[in-house]
Amino acid sequence: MENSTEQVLKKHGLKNTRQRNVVLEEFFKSNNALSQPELEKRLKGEMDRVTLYRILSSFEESGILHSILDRQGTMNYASCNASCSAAHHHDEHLHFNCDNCHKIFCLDVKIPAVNLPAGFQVAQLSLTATGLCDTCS
Amino acid sequence: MENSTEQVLKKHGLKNTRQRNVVLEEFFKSNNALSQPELEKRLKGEMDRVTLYRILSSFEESGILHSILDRQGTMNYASCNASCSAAHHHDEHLHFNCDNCHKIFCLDVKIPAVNLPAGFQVAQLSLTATGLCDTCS
DNA sequence: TTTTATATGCAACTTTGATGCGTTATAATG
DNA sequence: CATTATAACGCATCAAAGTTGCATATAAAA
Repeated sequence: MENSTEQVLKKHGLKNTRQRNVVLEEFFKSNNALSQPELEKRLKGEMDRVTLYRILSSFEESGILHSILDRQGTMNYASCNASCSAAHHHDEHLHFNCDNCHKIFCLDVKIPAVNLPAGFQVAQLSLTATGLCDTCS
Repeated sequence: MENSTEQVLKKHGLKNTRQRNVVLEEFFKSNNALSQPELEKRLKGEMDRVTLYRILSSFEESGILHSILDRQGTMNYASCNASCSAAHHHDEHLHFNCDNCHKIFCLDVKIPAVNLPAGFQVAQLSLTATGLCDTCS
């Protein structure tokens, strides 16, 4: 009998390894984005540091996770919604950085359209807010 | 007779040093944001790497520059407009990252207001676009 | 069960950034 | 103009984040 992390890997055509399942578990357990340093801390002993980096980028490429850079410049990862694919990430929602607990939340807020000066062609828009999250405020 | 970089330093209460004038020159010559690595390359030989870091943060603190993190996670700096101060940066405009030349432009586009879920208090909003700039498109 | 391709672990390296400390230079004062 | 206190600078050192090459281990297919 297969558990859900194995199903996700299979669905995205990724080999079913112990390390990948362990990483995926962490995202299933969490309701907010996880930073690379936080993941590294949690998974110390479970796998090599390099393996974690490689798993995170392969998950991003195959549309399991999307990456978010917080304002300190550290990489964070969050689960993609069902419509994400390798070709295109649908992460055009607002990313909220809490100034207190430093967690990052993907909020279901559409990014409004903007008018750019002539000659500028927009490929992607990203909107980030800082402040206090619902538990910290 | 004083040149303009010296005037800027004086206005912001910073000591008038050769190194600070050299850094400020670079921003006067450029019409887009400059990344830390780019600055380091241009000023190699002019000053120590650490000095550049310290100058950039002191310029940011005193409201001469504001910092922008690009999507690769590298720090970029751009001139502030006149209303910036140590206490508060008025950099609530759109930052445009060109996918081709990788330059960053501060565009005069106001960030539209958004409705957040209950409990989330916004302190700052930042809007970033990627795509092709006016010279690359 | 064997084979083959992929994933992992390890070592080494690069880049970005920070810190402590002795030395130099600015700018205020006599 | 000379003196001096303070702030800035340069150098050495260190840490964190991320990358690369290669040998070994392990899924999954034959």
